[in-house]
Amino acid sequence: MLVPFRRQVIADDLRSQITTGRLQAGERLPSEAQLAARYAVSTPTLRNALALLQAEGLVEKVHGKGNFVGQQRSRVTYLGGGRTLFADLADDPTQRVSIRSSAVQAHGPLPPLLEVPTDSPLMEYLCIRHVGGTPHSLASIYVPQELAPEVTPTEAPSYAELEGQLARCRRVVAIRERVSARLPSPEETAVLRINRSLAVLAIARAAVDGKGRVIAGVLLVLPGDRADAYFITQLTTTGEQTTREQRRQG
Amino acid sequence: MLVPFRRQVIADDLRSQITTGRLQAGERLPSEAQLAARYAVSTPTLRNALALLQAEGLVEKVHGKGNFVGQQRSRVTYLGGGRTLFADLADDPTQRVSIRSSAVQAHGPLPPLLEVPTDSPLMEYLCIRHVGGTPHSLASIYVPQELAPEVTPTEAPSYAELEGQLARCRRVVAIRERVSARLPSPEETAVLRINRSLAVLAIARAAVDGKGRVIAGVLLVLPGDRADAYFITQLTTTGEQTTREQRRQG
DNA sequence: GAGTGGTCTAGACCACGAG
DNA sequence: TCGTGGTCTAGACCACTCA
Repeated sequence: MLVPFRRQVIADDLRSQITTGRLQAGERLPSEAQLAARYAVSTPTLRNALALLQAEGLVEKVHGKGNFVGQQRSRVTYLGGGRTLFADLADDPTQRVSIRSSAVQAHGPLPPLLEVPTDSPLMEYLCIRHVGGTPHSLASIYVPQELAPEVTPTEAPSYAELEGQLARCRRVVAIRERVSARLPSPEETAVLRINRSLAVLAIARAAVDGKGRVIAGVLLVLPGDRADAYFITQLTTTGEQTTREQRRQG
Repeated sequence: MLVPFRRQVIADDLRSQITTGRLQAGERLPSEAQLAARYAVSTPTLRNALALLQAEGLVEKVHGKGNFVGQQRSRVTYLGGGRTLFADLADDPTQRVSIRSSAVQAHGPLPPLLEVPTDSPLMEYLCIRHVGGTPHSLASIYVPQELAPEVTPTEAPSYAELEGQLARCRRVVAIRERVSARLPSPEETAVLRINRSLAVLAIARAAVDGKGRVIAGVLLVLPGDRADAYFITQLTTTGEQTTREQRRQG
């Protein structure tokens, strides 16, 4: 960074105004044209500066309305290795999970995740988590139809009912989770109403039963400005093999 | 996505050329000016298209040389919950880890991670993992000086020596890891030679001893196009409390 | 319809890499 | 020196929101 990029200078200035409280949470920023004039830069440069802040969750852009200081979103923590996807759901009455179910065929990342052949029949449950009325994160649950025929209702269940059905149909003895960082797909930007420059945490999660079969797979998408994942591992040594125990946070 | 953005159309076309093999791995793309002329768009629009592909790891930009088809970087898997940071280091002779040590004071995310007061003295070990001669990922190891006085050599140790010193000085019984997705800082883009639009996986890792003290903290930065994190959890139920065992991948 | 952000243009100038 | 990518300009046009 030999050159002090204008967008960085502008972003630093606006960031300090936000963190020091001179710009209150939820407050609307001046229009991009006004800000561009104030900093004596072109609109693309100012927009690049705002994109930096938006990627940090400090600024939220609303098409046709303006730029707003981020609502200091309470970060939601996804607890890894658990039996449930939304461990903290019951704590907050403003949260709800909408579900849309459909029959699909295994494609893309699903065959290796579920260890099923390509195009094998699956039930898909597209879960959208809402916090305070706005979309928060996505979870696509996939269940092989031959492994869980009882989890194929014609009516979409509530999320709690779906969790119960999944828990009953077979015993989960292991969870495998692959975590990666990427930018959202255009569909994810539309559904989650996030900017394409906001990194997301993508978690591919497989629940394994006692026979080593994957009985359910989940593709989680957590926007990086409002969620992270937490893993706790208890270590114990038993000879050559390393065994780990993990205890739920108190 | 009502409008088929030109950058998306261009990115889709180039992506298909890469995935179908018409553009070979490592091959140099035509210059941005040539590509802009071919697709009849302006240079910023073409660069936006390339940025999409770069964020997917399909294209690598080299200042002054050109754009190249991604070397199909073998994704490195960070194994969560382990005693070592680089579990797969010994497998690949082209990999090495450079270390630069210095004494610092706890700041930023370090006090809550290490559970120490702000400005308390720490030893910092800035580890840069190289694969095939190019930077791959970052790991900043922090050790409270009063908890590990023996880990303060004047000479920077090798990474293996550092691991050994950390393992000897106190017994680690638990690992806590917080995983988040974000865009890289300007410093990280410079050190890792990545584009600012490439999402990174940021892992804050704390190693806890038998008395609940954090004896070492690590801030990991893994570029999203070449690394992800993997967690395996074995589940066993013991009454009300949920206990999990985790076993190393075979 | 007025104001806003979203996308794109057709250049300019600078920094980097190789000959 | 030359070609390359990196940054930025000063607009244009469209889509969205709200009065």
